[in-house]
Parts: sequence; C-alpha cells; structure tokens
Amino acid sequence: MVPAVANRRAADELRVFRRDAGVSMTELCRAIYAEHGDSVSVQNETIAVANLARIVDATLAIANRKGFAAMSLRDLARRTGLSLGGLYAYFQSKDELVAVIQRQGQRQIEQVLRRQVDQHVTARARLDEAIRAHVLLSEILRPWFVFLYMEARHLGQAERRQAVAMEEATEEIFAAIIREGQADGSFRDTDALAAAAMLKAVLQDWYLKHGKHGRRGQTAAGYARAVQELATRYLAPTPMEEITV
Amino acid sequence: MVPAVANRRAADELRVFRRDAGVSMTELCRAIYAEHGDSVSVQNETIAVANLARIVDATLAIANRKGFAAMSLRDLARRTGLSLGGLYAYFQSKDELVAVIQRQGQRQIEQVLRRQVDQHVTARARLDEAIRAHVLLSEILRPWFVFLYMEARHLGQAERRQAVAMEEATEEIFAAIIREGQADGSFRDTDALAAAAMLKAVLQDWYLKHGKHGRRGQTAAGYARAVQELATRYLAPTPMEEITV
DNA sequence: ATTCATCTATCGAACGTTCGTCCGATATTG
DNA sequence: CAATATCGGACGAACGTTCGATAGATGAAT
Repeated sequence: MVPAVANRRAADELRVFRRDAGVSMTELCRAIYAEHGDSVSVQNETIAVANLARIVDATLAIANRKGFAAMSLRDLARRTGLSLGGLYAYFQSKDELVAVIQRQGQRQIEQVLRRQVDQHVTARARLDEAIRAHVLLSEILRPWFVFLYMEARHLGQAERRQAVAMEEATEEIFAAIIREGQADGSFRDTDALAAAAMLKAVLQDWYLKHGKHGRRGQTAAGYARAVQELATRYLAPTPMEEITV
Repeated sequence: MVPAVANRRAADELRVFRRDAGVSMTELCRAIYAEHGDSVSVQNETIAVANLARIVDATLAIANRKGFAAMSLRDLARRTGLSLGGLYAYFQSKDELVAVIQRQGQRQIEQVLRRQVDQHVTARARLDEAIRAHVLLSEILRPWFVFLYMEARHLGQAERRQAVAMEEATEEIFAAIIREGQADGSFRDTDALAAAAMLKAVLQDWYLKHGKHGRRGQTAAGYARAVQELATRYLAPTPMEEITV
C-alpha cells in the first residue's frame, strides 16, 4: 500500500472514530455547563456553551505553549475576544478554570475508553481496542490530553489526588484486560500492572511528542497499530508455554 | 531471591553506577561555574559552587512541584537562605537560570550515556547498557531529568530548538544500536527509529512517574531489567527469519 | 601586633510592571 | 422597560530586578 493511500485510510479511521465516540469540544463544554452551571452566570445555554468552548480552546492553546501559570487572563481575553470582566461570567477564578478542565477531561476520557473496550469480547480484541481508542481519542482531544498531563500540578491537594487516582484507573483498564488474557492463556504470565504501565507510557508519547511523530509522517491509526504490535510481541506466550497448554 | 535481597542488590548496582559514572550535583554545578563563570560575580570557587548547588537544588525542587513559572525568586531566596539580591550574584535573570540548568543537564546526560554505551561491543550488550544507564542516570539526577522535560517551554526559541535536537540525538543513540543489531541479524527488521522512540517513552516514564513506581516497590535496576526484556521481546527475530539466516 | 584601607559577598528596601480580581457603566435583547 | 450579557478601568498584591548599604575577610603599613 503506497503511503498516500495509507494516510487516507488512517484519516478515514480517525473520522469514523470521531463520529462513533461522539466526542468534540462543543460536547465537552456542554457537559461543563451542565455540571458547573452555578459557576457560570450566563443563563442562555447556546451563548454560554459557545463562549465556554472559546475559553477552553484558548486556554488549552496558550497553556500548552507556555504553561498555565504563565498564561495571563489578559492573554485569554485577547484570544477569546472577551473582556477581562466578561471572562469572569464563566468561571470564579483562574484556579477554578484549570480544575474544571481537568475534571471534565478525565471523566470523558475514562468514559469513552470503557465504552469502546466493552464492545469487544476476547482479551486480544479488547486490548487492541483499548490501544486504538486511546491513540485516536488523544488525537482528537490532543490539547486536552496534554493539558491534563502537564498542568495537574496546579490543582489543589484533593483534586490532585483525584487526578492521580483517575490516571491509575485508566492504567487498571489495561491491566485488567491483560489479566483476562493471561487467565485464558492468550498472554504469557508476567506482571500485568507493569506491562500496562509500559503500554501507557508509549500511548502518552503519542500526544506529548506530537510534533516529533508528525515530522516523521506517523498517523494516529498507524501509531496505534505499532503499539498493538508491541503489546502482541511483549505478551505473546513463549513457545514452551504454548506447548504445555 | 527474596525481595529484600533483590532490593539490596539493586541499591548496590545504583551505588556502583553513581561512582563509575561520576555524576553528582556538585560536579554538575562545578561545570556550570566553569562555563558560565562570567554570569557569576562571585570569585571564590568553593563558595560559588556550594551556593550554585543550593540554588540549583532548590530550583529543581520547587519547580518540579509547582512549575518554574509559578516559582518566585522569593520562594528561591527562602529555600536557599540567600537574599533576593544575593541570588543575583549567581545568575543574570530568572530566564538565564532555567537556560543554564537546561543546557548543562542536556550536555552531561548525553555525555554519560555515550560513554557508558561505548564500553560494550555487541548490539545486544550496547542496547542493554543504554537502557540500564538511562534508568540509573535518571534515578540519580531525577529532579534534573524532570526539569528538562517539563520546563523546556520556558526557553527562548533558539535554545528550545537546541533542546529538541539534543533529545532526538539521545533517541538516535538507541536507533543506531538497533540498526547495528539488525545488520548483524540479532534484531528483526523493523523501523529502528520508531522502536527507539517507544523505548524512550518507557524510559522517560521511570522519572516522570517516580511516585507511582516507588509505590509499587519498583527499583531502578529492576525497572531497567524490565525495559531490557521489553526490548528483547520486541526486537527478537521471528522464528522464520532465524531459520532463513 | 595593631590599624586601616580595600575588596568581596551578601543584604533588604524600593521601583516599575504585571498579575488576578472586582464593580459600576454600557450595550443588547425580548 | 426590565433583564441579561459584556465591558474596561481601577485596586491591592506580588512579581522580577536594581542598588546603595553593610558585615566580614584580606593584606599592607605602621
């Protein structure tokens, strides 16, 4: 398959996933409005969601370039087109802004991941889908993923603990699938949690080093397949075990 | 081997590496003084290096907890015991401080890594040593590694480019070893740069998620062996290829 | 041995700027 | 006209940075 065709197929796969998973900036911001409505003084939902999307979008863009701490609300006002005072109709403080984005991002990611995995039965298929969904989802919501990773330290202690717990829960999704595969003999016997941690590290590299992968012509779907192959080879039963089973 | 014994051996391996590699906070700060002496107005080398070490140590500690941008020079003064004015005898600006730490860290890491790898001959041994050296070195200089990763965005454009180049050079060390192994048939034929990138992602996880690994009782030497096994299995020639060679 | 002048390293108050936040005024809408 | 959404100037706090003062060490002269 020539590269051009491969790239088009990869783009198709991403488009299909985006539609099926039903995640988008607007959708996430609607969830924020529904849940943190008391922090938003704007009554009209259409207006509120649209402005929230602009605020979140700008926050992610600026914070991912120079860090959330270095982003001033004047930066944010300029980029969103709102005024300083206008911004405060949508959050109570700068700290609350980071907390809201963190919480809603975590929740949605975990939700989508579980929903996708649960569409498959065998451990092999579930692991492949978990990998694929993670890469494609982090491609669609890349700024959001990067923000979750890089700006968790700006959270208060309680919310920070929550963020760590949520991340380990994601890792546990992978570990559980690996244990299933070990139980039915399709994966070799090794520390499932450690294997999950290594897979997760590779998956995170996709969005944390986006520039590098892009420069090398890697696509999201292609990267997912590479990680699936890594998992397959790492977890493949050794020949002797295959015989004894 | 019972865990307690394994942990002691792992600690021994780390101690030996620290001595052989000859890296330490004081040594790195001596290098900073030697190279950026014109930025340091203090003449007495003993005093200068000792204070530089306290400044760098405090900077890494504070910045890794709440981010370099959120660290004020008043925080730094309190932690080092120096005054605001006193700090400025050791660097010209806050921006220069981050740049100096970045540059010196990059240089030393690359140097040690190459020196360690060059002590071995076969591709297998060189890859294992590259992995081992990376994990152990990042264990010794963990705050420094974390700072390099998390605070690269505070650099100016030119120095930022330099940081990216240096990181890709580290990755290229791994890629080159993999290509050597592919040439002599000890590794299977696959994209060497992509394989190196995935290995690097797993290696970075060691210092970026230090708390998690610690909680799970993982040691540096133990983690190195786990990554070596990952590499071995991922790069192992497939049975058919073994036969045809 | 003591004095005094010089140099060195450090200090901390002060400066101008920018920050997050607030609030009375204004524009828009039904 | 009432309700809503947005505006932008103003405020105190905190920021990075500067600089004249100071304490301690050093060394030459008495």
